[in-house]
Amino acid sequence: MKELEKTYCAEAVEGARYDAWEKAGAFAADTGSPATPFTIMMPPPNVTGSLHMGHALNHTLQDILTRYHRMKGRDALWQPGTDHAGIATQMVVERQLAEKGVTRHDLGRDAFVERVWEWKKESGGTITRQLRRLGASPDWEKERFTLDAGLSEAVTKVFVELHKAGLIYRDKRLVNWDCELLTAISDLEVVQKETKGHLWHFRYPLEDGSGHIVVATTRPETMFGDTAVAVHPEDARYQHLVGKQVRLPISDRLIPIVADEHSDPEMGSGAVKITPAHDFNDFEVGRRHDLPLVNVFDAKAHLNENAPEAYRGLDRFAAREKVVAEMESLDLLEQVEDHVHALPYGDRSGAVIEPYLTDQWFVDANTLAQPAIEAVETGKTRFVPKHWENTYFEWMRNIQPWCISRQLWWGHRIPAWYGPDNEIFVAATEEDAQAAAKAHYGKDAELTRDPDVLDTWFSSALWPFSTLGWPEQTPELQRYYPTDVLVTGFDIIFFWVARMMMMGLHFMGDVPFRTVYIHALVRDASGQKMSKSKGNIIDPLELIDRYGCDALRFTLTALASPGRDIKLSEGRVESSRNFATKLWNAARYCQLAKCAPDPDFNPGTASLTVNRWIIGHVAKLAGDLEQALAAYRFNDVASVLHHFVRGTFCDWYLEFTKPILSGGDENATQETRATTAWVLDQILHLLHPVMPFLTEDLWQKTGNRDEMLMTSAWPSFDRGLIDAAAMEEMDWVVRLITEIRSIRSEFQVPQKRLVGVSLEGANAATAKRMETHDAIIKTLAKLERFGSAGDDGAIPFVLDEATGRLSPGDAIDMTVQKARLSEDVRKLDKEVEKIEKKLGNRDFLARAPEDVVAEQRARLAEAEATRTKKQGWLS
RNA sequence: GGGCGGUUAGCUCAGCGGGAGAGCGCUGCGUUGACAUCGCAGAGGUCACUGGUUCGAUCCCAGUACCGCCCA
Repeated sequence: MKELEKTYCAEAVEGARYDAWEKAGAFAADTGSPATPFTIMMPPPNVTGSLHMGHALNHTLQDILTRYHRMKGRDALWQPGTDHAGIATQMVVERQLAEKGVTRHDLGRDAFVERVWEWKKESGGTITRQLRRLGASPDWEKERFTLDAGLSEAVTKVFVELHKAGLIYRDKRLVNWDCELLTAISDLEVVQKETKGHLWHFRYPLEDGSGHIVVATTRPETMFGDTAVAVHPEDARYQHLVGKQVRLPISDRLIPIVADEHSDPEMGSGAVKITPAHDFNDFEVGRRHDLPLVNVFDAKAHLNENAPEAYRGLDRFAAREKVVAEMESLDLLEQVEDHVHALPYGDRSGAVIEPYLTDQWFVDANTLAQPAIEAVETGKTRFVPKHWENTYFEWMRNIQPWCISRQLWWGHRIPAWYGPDNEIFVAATEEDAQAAAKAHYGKDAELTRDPDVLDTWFSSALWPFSTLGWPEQTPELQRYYPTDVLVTGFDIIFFWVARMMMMGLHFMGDVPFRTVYIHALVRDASGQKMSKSKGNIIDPLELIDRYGCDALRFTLTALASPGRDIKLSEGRVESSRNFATKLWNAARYCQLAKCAPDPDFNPGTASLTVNRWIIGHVAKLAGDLEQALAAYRFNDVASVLHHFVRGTFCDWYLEFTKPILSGGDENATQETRATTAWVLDQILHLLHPVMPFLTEDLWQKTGNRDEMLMTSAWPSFDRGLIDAAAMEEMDWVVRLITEIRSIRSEFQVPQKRLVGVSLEGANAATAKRMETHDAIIKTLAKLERFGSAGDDGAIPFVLDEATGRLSPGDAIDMTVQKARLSEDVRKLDKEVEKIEKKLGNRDFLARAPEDVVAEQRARLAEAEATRTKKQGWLS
């Protein structure tokens, strides 16, 4: 066995280890396996995207779960893949074209789509390569893409079937229209932003010449589409006007004054113009009062033929200025107020979104939502942390029709054809559509396919079953659906989780996943959301380059506590790297100390207390770890591992055993070597899901292994290995050593100087411990003498029933001595007082559980005894 | 306006009915063998505020303040 280098070099290890795993097929699920499956669907990243910190967190957590369950013997399938990200990807390619002064329309649809495929070919591997650098272990052989043939077939089938069931329909409604991208988008793709604007108060003259009514508006340019003025039915100021007509300025049309609760008497003048074709609320008002819809914009939000001649072709913002100017010149502008209001922006383009009246395809989300709501209510799917269920319910119970058509070219083309009279034929193929048309018209008809594509989330919604082969009844589909857990961020509960629930229940008859684990957002060190514009992006790959993949993974795991966002700082990653180095050096020490794995070693038969102690701690660690994993408490996962490795193993056990290994007792040495190597092996197993590279590397380098750590079995431990007596005994040793070290430090005894310590008044058990651990205590506390003979001039201390005395081999600083003891006595006084008060309370004695009372009595007795001793030394 | 989350050591955060914890930072001491990417010791906290429940509240409940997010 080659000697380990001085530090762990992540860079030299990661690539090779990953390749070895992948080459060995270690990531692959086994459909024929008798083992119970464990399935996770990877949330498909954008195919042309690149890894950001959110991905790093998300995939680290999934990988931990996958590696853990794989080692536990489950047939683990982590299903990877990417999505085509319609708008985002199309925008990237259009931007590339724009640099050459070309538009997609210059190219034409087929050539453009070809270009996007080329771009996908070029950049499509980026993110999956980056996921490999993160150590992710999905079954890459099964990688899918939302535009793959099989998945596209699933999309078509779902569309056709939902249409047949009346759950997808074509409708003319107001949609959110992105006038830069020239496509409809869904409610979810709109972000509301507080924006400074104005409230213009216009006078609309009454038709009968009896005056005017003042309407307040933030959008003067839509006035050409006004078809009413609304006032609140109970607004006394306006009741006499309801039913009258006003003459719409500039357009010179007559429109009615209607009473509608939508009008807010507090807002502006209390009267509001109604433009049903350009505002969602007005649309509803228009419906209630049977008002006409007058659309005054074209697709680019330029004024159309419904506007007066002078305005046609003007951009909406230019038109606004012109309207205001004209109203002013007509002396119809009453006042202008500054006004802050929420404006809708497209999340991709950043353009102000226009409510726009168009024909689009919609999913009847309300109907599909009902079983999806029920599934969470009844616990068929549970959210972790649970409070996210509220978010889910809230949205699902108020769900709106889902607009799924997009005026894009990159995506799944809608399987709908139109006859010459605009009759719609929805079918899986053109042939089927033709056949349907023939049946309808009684003869062949010329059909035109709908030019639009589907929302990317429509195909993502099918991901949990389309990736497994649906609509084919594949073995994978039968075996891995429903999946065990979905790991994702709260920002896509609506976009994705909810929609998978709807589609999964509808088409598979069961929920797509049993558990949804929602993790936090990764922010920068000061809590700011990372964004390109702020320039505060931390690149996970840079951190991996600098500190190693495992350090990043460990950091993210340690910070992933439920219900709180993650503020990531580089210092935290550095300290994780240090932790990796620490373990590396511990392993290096084990190697130098000839602690090689012994296949015959049985932890149950270890005889030395110190070995039984560490073995018990390993068993306890494994239990705590599994509990944390089962509860998705990733921060606890990191914390129990860290505490054991650094605290228990490195700081204590490896130090305890040094005197044994250098002592002459052959049996003790042999058992201790075997125990040490065994503990290290257990650490490597237990830590592997979080730090796969380091642990695999150490595994390979510290023994002659016949299998990879990654595919080896997760250890299980008999609870009987936890030896309470050994725990208590070693705890005593730890407390003794700590006390002595503390005194040495306070009295500034030089570290090299060996001192003497005696323990008087020790009971039989303590005396035995003193004897058993004599060498350990002498070494770790740097003692030359350790016994029961007292020394009156020495520094006293208390350890349980015994009195210790430390002879520093030098004059004792009585100032320190006095300060130390009186501080202790002061603290003990407070302690005694507190407990006495508690025990003096009759209600406490009557109502508190017996063991609590007993514990308080014991604490009081001990505090009093210690205080008496220290008080005595003071005087 | 409605909902959710947060407020604990200088910083970042655990804990969540009976003795306040970790990491980083800070202070002191310490390098000839696993590790200075380190060790040992230490300082540092009316657990936001006000009430309530309870024998007992950092923890449960209600309200207040401030911060953050989501939905109107």
